[in-house]
Amino acid sequence: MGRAPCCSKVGLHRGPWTPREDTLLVKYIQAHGEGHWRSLPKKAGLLRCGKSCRLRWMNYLRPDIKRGNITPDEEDLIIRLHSLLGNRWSLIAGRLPGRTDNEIKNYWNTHLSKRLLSQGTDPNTHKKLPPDNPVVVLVPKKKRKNKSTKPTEQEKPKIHLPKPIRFTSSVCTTKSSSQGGENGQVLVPWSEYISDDENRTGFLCYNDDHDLINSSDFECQSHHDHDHDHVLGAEGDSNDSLEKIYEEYLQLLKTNEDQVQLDSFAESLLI
DNA sequence: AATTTACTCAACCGCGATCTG
DNA sequence: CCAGATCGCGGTTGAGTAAAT
Repeated sequence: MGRAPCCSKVGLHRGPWTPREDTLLVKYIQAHGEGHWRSLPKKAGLLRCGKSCRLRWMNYLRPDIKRGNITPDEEDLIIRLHSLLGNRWSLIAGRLPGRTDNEIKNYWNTHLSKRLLSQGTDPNTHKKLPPDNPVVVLVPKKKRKNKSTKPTEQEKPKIHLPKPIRFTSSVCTTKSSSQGGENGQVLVPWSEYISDDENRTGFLCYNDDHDLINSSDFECQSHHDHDHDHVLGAEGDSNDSLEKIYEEYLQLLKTNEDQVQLDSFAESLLI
């Protein structure tokens, strides 16, 4: 007996999102907030699966998404957090303000794992590979059929961790004083999408084709509405902050060695 | 210039966890 | 407690694009 699909897929749109769909989704969330993804598409007038809406919001439309290139400091932190946490992308993303788990996962698979391999380091274990026996582990492309038979499953018992807190950086300002983007880009104030109760001042940036574009020209700062934001400051001092995060984790791991204690380490991520 | 190959990343899929009645 | 609904995560795919031939 197979599990029923999350929604009827008859007549639903798939593939890349259009600007109109983005606008509908953002406006709906502006009015009603996140959540209730299953019923959201219908209420928002979208012919999309709820999962698709959630993914689009989480990975692309959220106001706190940082869309610039991953900095060397962020790369370094990703590598080090991966060595501690493994493929727990959402946990790793939770400590990189403005970055999504999908983005980090993609970046790892396309850049970082290859770089580690080229440096003679196993990207899975972060241990040095024997020089005379190089292992070629280039992102296996086989389909998952039966999870329980995965060899790594036995090596690494699954731990169910509390959800990480995402840093919000919803106070965004452009580097230029103008609201107009360059090269025909259009900056749409968040206030057109998001209610002002959070005092957002950022922009969505569209190009001539009404596609959202990378906003590497944006400076996004942590929003001071959470108790945890002291851990990370603005992006400007990201080097120190990222280093601080890693050191905190390292300290926790030094005092916690077995599995149960790893759980408390994970709990600490919620602080 | 045309074709092939390699790469990137947004989006999808399936599953386990959690929630709810 | 149970079963179904929903959520969230990690693995994977494939369309679009760049680089190589």
